[in-house]
Parts: sequence; structure tokens; C-alpha cells
Amino acid sequence: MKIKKEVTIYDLAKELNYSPSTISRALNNHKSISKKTIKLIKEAAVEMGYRPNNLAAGLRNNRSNTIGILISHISRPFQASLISGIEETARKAGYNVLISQSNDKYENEISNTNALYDSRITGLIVSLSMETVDMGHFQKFIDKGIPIVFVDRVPDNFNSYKVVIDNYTAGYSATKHLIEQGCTRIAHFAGAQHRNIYEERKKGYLDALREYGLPIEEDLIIHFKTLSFEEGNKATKKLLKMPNPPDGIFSSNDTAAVSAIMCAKKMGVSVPQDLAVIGFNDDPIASIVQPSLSTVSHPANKMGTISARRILDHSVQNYDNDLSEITVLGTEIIVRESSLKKTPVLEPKQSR
Amino acid sequence: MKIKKEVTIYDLAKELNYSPSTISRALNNHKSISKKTIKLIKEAAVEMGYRPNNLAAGLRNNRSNTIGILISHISRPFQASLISGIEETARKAGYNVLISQSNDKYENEISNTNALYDSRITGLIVSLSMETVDMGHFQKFIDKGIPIVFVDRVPDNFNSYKVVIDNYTAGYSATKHLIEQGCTRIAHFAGAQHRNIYEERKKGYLDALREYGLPIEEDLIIHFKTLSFEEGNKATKKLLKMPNPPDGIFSSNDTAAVSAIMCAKKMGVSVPQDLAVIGFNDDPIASIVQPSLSTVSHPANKMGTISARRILDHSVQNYDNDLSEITVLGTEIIVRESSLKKTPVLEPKQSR
DNA sequence: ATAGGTATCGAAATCGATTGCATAAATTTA
DNA sequence: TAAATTTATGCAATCGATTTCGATACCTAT
Repeated sequence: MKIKKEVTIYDLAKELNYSPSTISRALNNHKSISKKTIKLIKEAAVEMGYRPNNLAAGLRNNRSNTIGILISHISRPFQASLISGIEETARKAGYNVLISQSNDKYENEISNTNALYDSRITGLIVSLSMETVDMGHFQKFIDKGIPIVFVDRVPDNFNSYKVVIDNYTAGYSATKHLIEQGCTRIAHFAGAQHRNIYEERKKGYLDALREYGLPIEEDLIIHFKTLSFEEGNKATKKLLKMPNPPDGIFSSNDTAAVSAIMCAKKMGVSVPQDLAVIGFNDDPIASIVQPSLSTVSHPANKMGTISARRILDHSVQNYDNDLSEITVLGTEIIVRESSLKKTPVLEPKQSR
Repeated sequence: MKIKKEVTIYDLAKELNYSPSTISRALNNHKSISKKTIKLIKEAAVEMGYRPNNLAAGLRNNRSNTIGILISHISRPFQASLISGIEETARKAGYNVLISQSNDKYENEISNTNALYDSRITGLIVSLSMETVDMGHFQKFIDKGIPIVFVDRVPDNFNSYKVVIDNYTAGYSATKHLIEQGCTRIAHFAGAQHRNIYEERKKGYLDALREYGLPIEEDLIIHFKTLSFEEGNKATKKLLKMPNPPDGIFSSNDTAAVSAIMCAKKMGVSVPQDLAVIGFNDDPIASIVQPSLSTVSHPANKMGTISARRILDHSVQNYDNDLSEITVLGTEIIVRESSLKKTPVLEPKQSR
């Protein structure tokens, strides 16, 4: 199979008897080229099958019209939605999107930041790995004026754009909701406490208990490593076997919350009557499990959109110093069956 | 904030009194550079904070060590896993990954292929949009010798690498499973028939019925547009209201299958006794819904890995003509509760 | 000592697009 | 009509890495 040669602006120039400069300017709608010429050149470009070479343009301009993403797991629903939001926004603006996943490993995060840097991305959007503590690998972007947007899992010791939800309030509201449903011994599935999101959710939980005069029992606060289904299962089993088991669980994610529901059912503990459960994220499984899971909804796609916008706006306005705009988005408590002890479920109790 | 200047191989050259050629070769472990020199140069590179410029290298080599992905929706579990597999494989080989989603629009697919082409990707991995019929927008890759791997949703009129599962056999086996469970009137949730995957699943379904001497009833075959939850709900309602309703459903995806289960429960039809259900994909919701959903599992991550490998291998071996290796992967029927009419469920029937 | 080999390294062209500066032509102004 | 603008376009350098030819120095064998 023969490989066709590339059509470049030089080919266009030769063909149309213009200089490459004019071709380039015409294709970019430069104002110093007459409309007639622009039209002529653009039509010829299409006809000859010309396609711009981003590598060449990027080299020359020292930017690649590409947004880099660094997240931990693409197939987590939240992160997939995040990426989706970024991609849509970026593409509309003519930007490409490079992705990389750390699998929650610090080491991967470092090599991925390097790989993205080497591609001279316009900006970077990051949700930190579970392990990351040191932030040194991000400095090179700052030094070169490449904007970084931290999203969801953000550092607290690094000055940059941030897009987050109000995890404290969400944790507070979720816990308060359980309290209002009559729970008095509420357990908490906590995530790694060096990650802001889990730390703040826990703080919200604690403050809600305090506010309502409920005792804080360390035994009811389980610290998870990954908030996986298996971990949730084990924790729930342990909790329900306690002499004085909890009557509510606020889980820092839906996966563990769902495992709690399923575990409780298996152990003959009825949800929500004996155990009310509320999760976090509003993953698809939340509305499928029975009883359906109350949870905190996370505007993932929107967070992606906003993060991408930050990068795009930055590169236009070229801020020089105020590299620290923080966007805090609200969350919503989605009340489903798993936490609804007081008001009867709307539909009649058939088939359950 | 000041922007630091880029460290280039020229800076290294000046600093170390070598020519840029030598620096370049040393960094690439070229054999004509002594090990001592290589070590010296590499150490200096690290110390001076040198980072290669992929744009420059890519321009010179006319390749960017980047794999482009074109799928329809990032947040579909299957596609997210696919991307994940591609990303992992690519990154291990030192490649970056550009993503784009068509949202199942032909128009987006075209503009995205252009955007990816303009970035001079090394290869392209595609799962076709629902609308795509004409394949003209892929020709430019072939012309330039850029390999394309079609995965899952593949064309049948275009010569290129393909990575698929055996949809026909999967459809056949799923249907056969329902028949073996005693179903005699099996409905089928079919997807758009111009997409290979849905067409073949349906063919397998039809052949299974024929083989077991069951009549084919057009009324039991519902053609979906998107196989969404809502569509599934509506279809199930319609089916169950028939004078002679089906006793089994083979759905082309899990979303619609789950909606069928939930709809049946709401209508007082017990699953699997009165209605056995089997889905396709093994999405997370499949194991969460109650009764849990039997389904066909799809090696999504592996398909991603293989697709990426195809690109990588191609660019090494530089095949010239045999651009049509097809990989067919097997699937697995996952039997859960929703289809198990004969054998009793293993766990005792508590709490259900 | 000389031819041939090998190990190391350099000069300079190249990839394709962009852009500051210069120029030529067309138009307006004085 | 000459001068001053404005409009439209070209020249040539530039971005950073790679690679084709060679060139040089050092060895080895005859």
C-alpha cells in the first residue's frame, strides 16, 4: 500500500502562487488577508485535502491546544463523567484531550505528569491519587505558566485553580438527614483522611452529631482504604454484630453503601427500619439497589466543564498571578428508600 | 510570575560541550554513543531539568507516539473499561492517549476524526457511532498508512483491524440458556440493526429459537433506538400486557434488562419464575439489581489492551498490506438469579 | 608503517506552521 | 501631482529534535 504524501501549506502556496505566509494567514482568518483571497485559499485547501499539522503549529507556538487529564480510574462513574464534561467543553473550543490514569499510585502520577508535560499541554486537570502527598511533580507546570486545575481530590498546600464540592456541608447534611429520620447511633464509612474529600465529609458528620447532641463513638467510625465493595461488606458485618449496633450509616461512597445494604439484608437486618443508609456520588447502582440508596449527588459533568473552562479562559486572558481561583459547587441530598424511616415510601409495599 | 525558559538539547549541548546531535542520540540510547557519554549526558539532563519536546520530535518524525480513541460515550461502563485498557497498554509503551466521544452522532465522529488526524496520531481506535454508515472519513488514515482498529461496533465494509466479540454465539447462548431454563416465549430487546453487534445478537437469538423448534414471533422482538432504561420500561410494560406475554427476555444490554426486571416487579410479575431475564455487558448494576441479572460478560478491558497492541505492533513491524487482522474474543454467560428457574438459588430464601 | 576497521561524535538539512519586518500596490488626502 | 495611508502579500528566521553523511581518532593486523 502506498503512503500518500502530506499536503502542506507549501503545496498550497505553489499551487496557488501565493507565499506560505499568505496561506497560513488565510487559513487562520488573519485580518490582513482579503476576504476574496481567504475564500480562494480555503476552498483550494479543502479540495487538495489539506489538513493542518498540529505538531508543527504547536512547536512554533509552544502550545498544543491540548488539555491533559490526570485521574485515578477512568472506569469509576464519577471520573468518567468528569472526563466526559472536560472532553465536550474542550472539543467545542477546538482543543484535544489527553488522558492518563494513576490507578491511585503516586509513582504513576509522577510519570504521567511528565508524559503530559512532554506533550506541551495547554493546561492540566488533576484529581489526585490516593497516595499523593508531595506535590513537587506539579511545579514544572507552574514554572512554565501552564495552568493546573485540581478537581475533587485537591491538595491544600498548593496554590492553583480548584474545583470542588462542599464536602463538609454534604457530610453534614447527609448525617443530619439520618438524624432527622430518627437515627441516634450513626456509623460513618470514612475514606483516607489525607484526602480532602474524605476528611471534610467526616468533619461534617462529626459536627452534625455534635450539633444534635449525639455522642461520637470511635467504634462507629470505620476508616477504609479504598471504600470497595468488599471492605464495605466486612465493615458492615462487624458493625451489625456489635452488641449495640448502629441504626444508620453514612458512607463516603456509594459502592460501600450498597454493600452495606446488601450485607444487612443478608443478615436479616431491614433497611431502612433497623438500619438507614446514605451514600455519596449517586452512581448508577444507587438507584438500582433495593431498597434504593439515598445519596449525595455530585455534579461530575459540570465539574469537568468548569475545569476545562478554567484552562481555556486562562490561556486567553493569560492571568499572571492570581493562580488560585477556587470554585465550590453545591451538592444535593437525594432521598430514596434506604434512609426513609419516617415518611412512608410513596409506592405501596407490594412485592417487597 | 515569571515563566522559566525551556531547557533544550541545545542548552545541554552548550553546557556539556557536545553537539546537539550527540545529545539527542545519547538521550535515545543510540549505539554509536559511548556508555560513559550517555550516562554523563543523561545525568546532566536530569539535573538541568531537561524535558523532551514531543511536538518537535513528532514533527521531525512525522509521528507523535499518540493513540487516538473515538468512542461514543465515555461514561458507559463498557467503553470506560475499554479506554482504561487502551490507556494502560499505551502508557506502558510510552504512548499518550487522545480521547474523543461522538455521542453517537455521525457529525461529531467526522470532526473528531479530523481533530485526531491533525494531531498526527500513530493509530486510531474506533467504536462506531450509532449513526455512522458512510466510512469516508476514515480513508485519510489508510492513505497515510495510519492503522485503524475498529473495536466492538465495527463496519463490515471497510478493510482494517477489528477487535470484536462473538456476538452471534453470545446471543445464541444467552437465548439457549433461557430455553434450557424452560422458557418457550422469549422476547428480544434488539438494538439498531445496522450495527453489527445488535444484528448478530439478534441472529443468534433467532437461530437458537429455530434450533429448539420455538416459533419466532415478531411481536416479541422489540427494536430499540438506544436501549435506554426508559425504552426498556416501556417495552416491558407493553410485553407484559399482551394477552399471551413472554416468559423470558433476552436484552441486548443490561440497562434495558434491569429496567425490565424492575418493571416486572412493579407489575407483580415475578422474576425469574414468570419472566426470566438475561442481559448483555455485565455492567455493575447487573450484580446489584434484585434479583441479580444474568448477563453476557464482555472482556472490555482486554479488548482495549488488544486494540492498543495492534497499533503498537503495527507501527513497529510496519505491515504494508495485510491491514485486516480480525480478533474475535469469547464471551461468558454469567448466570445469576434473574434467569435461574430450574436450579434453586444457592443461598436460602431468607429476606427476599 | 600502512590499510582497513571501529568507535565517537559533529555539521547542517529537515519536518510544517507562524510571524516580525519589509515591500509593493492601491487608495486617499493635501 | 506628490505625499500619506491603507491594503495585501512576501522573505526569512524560528520552534526543538532527528538523522544523513561524513569526519576524526584510535586500534589491529599484515
